[in-house]
Amino acid sequence: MSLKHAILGFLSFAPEPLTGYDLKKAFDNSVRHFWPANQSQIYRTLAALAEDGLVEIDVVERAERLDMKLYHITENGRAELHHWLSTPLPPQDYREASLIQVFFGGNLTDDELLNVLQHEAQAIEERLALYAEIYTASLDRIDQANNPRALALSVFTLEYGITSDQSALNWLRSVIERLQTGNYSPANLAILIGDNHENNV
Amino acid sequence: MSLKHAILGFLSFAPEPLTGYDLKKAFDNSVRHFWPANQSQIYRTLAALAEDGLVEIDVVERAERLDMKLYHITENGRAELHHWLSTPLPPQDYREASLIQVFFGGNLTDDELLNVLQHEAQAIEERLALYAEIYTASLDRIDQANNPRALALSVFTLEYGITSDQSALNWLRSVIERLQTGNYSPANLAILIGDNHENNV
DNA sequence: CTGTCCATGTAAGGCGTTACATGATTGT
DNA sequence: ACAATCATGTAACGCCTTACATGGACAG
Repeated sequence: MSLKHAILGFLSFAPEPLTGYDLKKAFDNSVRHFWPANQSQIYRTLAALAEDGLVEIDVVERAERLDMKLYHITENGRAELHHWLSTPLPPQDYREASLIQVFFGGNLTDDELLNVLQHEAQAIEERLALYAEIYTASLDRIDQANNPRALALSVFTLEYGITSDQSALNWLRSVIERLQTGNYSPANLAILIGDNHENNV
Repeated sequence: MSLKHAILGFLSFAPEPLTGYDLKKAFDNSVRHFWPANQSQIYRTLAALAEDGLVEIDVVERAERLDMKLYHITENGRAELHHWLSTPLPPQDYREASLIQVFFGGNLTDDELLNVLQHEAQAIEERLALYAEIYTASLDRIDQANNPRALALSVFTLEYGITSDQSALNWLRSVIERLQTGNYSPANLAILIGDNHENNV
């Protein structure tokens, strides 16, 4: 389970023990673009990790309020994390609901389909602008980092988001253009992927 | 719920009513790369669609065996499908577990991380080779199709898979190279995305 | 004095997976 | 004779989401 290991990952780098609340912020500030996690899920997963002995809890009692729980990773937790990080994952399933709309687009007029695609393109453009901003800001911080390799690796995942969004956007624009010109011939279909499949095998 | 609408989509194009079994094959042969569905799920969703009046069932009784059920889409079902297809979707969550491995790669040696990344790259190369094969075969069939637009739209989704895999592969190769050279400087980080964020906004 | 932040959780439901179970027909 | 295909489903579990619920501290 990936969420477990992402939590262990954060705890492995944290100089101080973290609360569930801290972890929620850590997710939102760094890995949300490829692994969103919500609050309930984090608390339940922390409980499961504690039960497995992969994290330990220091309870801070607070009068009149719920106890505050500080989590730190154990040696077993580090071993489990290391094993998971260094083991290739089985193939994952991808789900991309907007492609269902394209696939069954025969039920729509050109205008209806174009409308959906243009909204999709706009959403990606906005996300891309945001990523680009975060990315340039991150580049500045790499110079002064005390562990440039670890920081660079985290920035790499943002690059992944940027390049995959760019590729999705190029694809969308080419679909939009082909719908507008009404040219669905095989020659035109082959344009986008460059007709160079062999180069990638 | 996307699965509901994918099923309605298949039924909307089918000249004859389909069984749950037929639908399972339809998924596996065409949309599995962006919306996999398993058998149990399809049967449960068909029951839910029937309860909502979006599909109707003809029961074929067969001695000694379970009844065979033939599903067809209703007018309400077509209306619901049309509405869903023509409405932009809210932003979807992406989950890409392998990026967790990169993000927390500070816990691994170069060799360990490279091993994981190379496995990942190989899996994508294999998938890409398969997609390319299916894609070229599809191009041949577009000429003779009686509805070239609808067929082209379905092929577009395969293009999406190909271009996004190509982009993921390029990214992986660049990460591998930067790990091997040990050069994580901002200048090198900016190479992959071409440093032209503004062009995409 | 209102809202946001800190910090915790529970409950219920939806979607998806895996495993189990049945039994005729068709192909090798 | 055996396996694959056709065709149906149930059971149980796992992960994630949404909504609900509490309550102090602090800032505007």
